This record gives sequence, C-alpha cells and structure tokens, in this order.
Amino acid sequence: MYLIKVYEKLYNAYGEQNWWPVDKEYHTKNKSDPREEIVIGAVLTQNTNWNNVEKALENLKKINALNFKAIIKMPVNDLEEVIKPSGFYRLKAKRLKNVCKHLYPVDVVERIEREELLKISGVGRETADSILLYAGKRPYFVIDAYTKRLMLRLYKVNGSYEDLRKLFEENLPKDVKLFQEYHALIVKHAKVHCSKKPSCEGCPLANNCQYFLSSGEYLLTSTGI
DNA sequence: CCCCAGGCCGCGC
DNA sequence: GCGCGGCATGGG
Repeated sequence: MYLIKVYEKLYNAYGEQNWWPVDKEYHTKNKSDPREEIVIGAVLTQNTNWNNVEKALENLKKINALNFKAIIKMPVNDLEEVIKPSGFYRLKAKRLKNVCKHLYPVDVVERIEREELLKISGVGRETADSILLYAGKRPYFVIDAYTKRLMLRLYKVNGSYEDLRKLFEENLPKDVKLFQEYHALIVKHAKVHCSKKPSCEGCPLANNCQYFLSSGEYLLTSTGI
C-alpha cells in the first residue's frame, strides 16, 4: 500500500493534529515568534513525554522567557530550574542555550542547511528535521521511534534514520503541510494502536499490516519492537 | 514496584 | 557504521 494511502487512512481515523505552535494566541499577545516556541519545544521533547514539556513551556511563558533572547540571557542555573519538569534538565538547559544562540535571529531556520543544523551540539537528526519542517516550513520528513516501529510492523521495513526519511520524502508529494500532519498522525497512531504492546482491535491500518496479518509467529519472534 | 516518554552524545568496537 | 550507558521528571 502506498504511503499516501496510509496517510489518508490515518487522517480519516484521527483528523487534523495541528501540532505547532501549541498556543496560537500567546504569540500575538506577546509579539513573540511562534517559530521560537517550536524550536524550544523540539529540544525539550527529546525522549520526553509531551505533558512534561508543556509544564516546562508554561514555566517559561510565566516569566516571559519563551523566546530565544530571554533564554540566551538567562543564567544556566535559573534555566535548569524553570525547565525541570521536562527531565534531563541540566543537559537540556545547556542544549537550549546553545541552540538558541546558533539560530538567533530565528529567521535562520528558513535557510540554514540541514548539515549545519546537525553540527549544533544537542541537535540530532530528529530535532533537526523537526526544526526544519515545523519552524522552517521546509519539506524534511521527521522520523522517530514511532515511525520506525510502524514501518517495521506495517511493511517489515527495518532501516536507518536516513533510509526511512528518504523513503517518505521520495514517495510523497513534497508538501510541508502533508509532512507535518503525517508525522503527527504517526505519533497519534502509535499512542492509540501501534504502541509497544499493540492493540490491533479497531486499528485503521490492520487490513494492510504485515504484523496484524501474521501476528501469531510475529509476536513470538519480535519482542521489544 | 515496574515501565515508558515526540533523543542525543561520547565511547568502544 | 552500530550498540550501549548516561541523562531525569511525571504519569500510568
């Protein structure tokens, strides 16, 4: 089944996800740039539940620091306390300051090369592509643990990050909004049905899924997927 | 008590 | 190039 058909099935099942920016009004009130919130969120959510990230974002908002300038200026110890709920807070405080510095002013995300982004300490492939796609509105497909698991189950495809990214980018129209929604839908789907312990009942992709169609033997041989 | 979450880095091999 | 330990909070 084509990847665009998978997208349509997910879209019909879950609807628009509209991930970023989370708070559309905050930015008009505070005359800040939503792209900065996206970059900050992308760093804070590394291996972290979005619920925890939201707490950290709220803390930043309260002190008017949900922007690059404030984060660059803030002493790292203070930043640690503010973002503590998002976990790995000592690590992330350093990464955040570093990323904000390199992407200041935020228009940089419109033109920076992917390779240059990846040189920034604290920015790996997924964070880079999230920044490019959601803040820079550029057609890079974001791959994450959920996407890898879905591809493995759906098609028995097991590839590296770059393999999978190219698979999506070469088999879909290069449409930013499509890429944004598709990635968000995969995350949603992985939470609802395609979790580590899958719940295939009612899954919109079940009829096209290799895992579901051969679940007996697969379950026994694929612990940890 | 356990496991997990929208990864990344530095290291050894 | 790949696998592994460390990083930390909050929810189930």
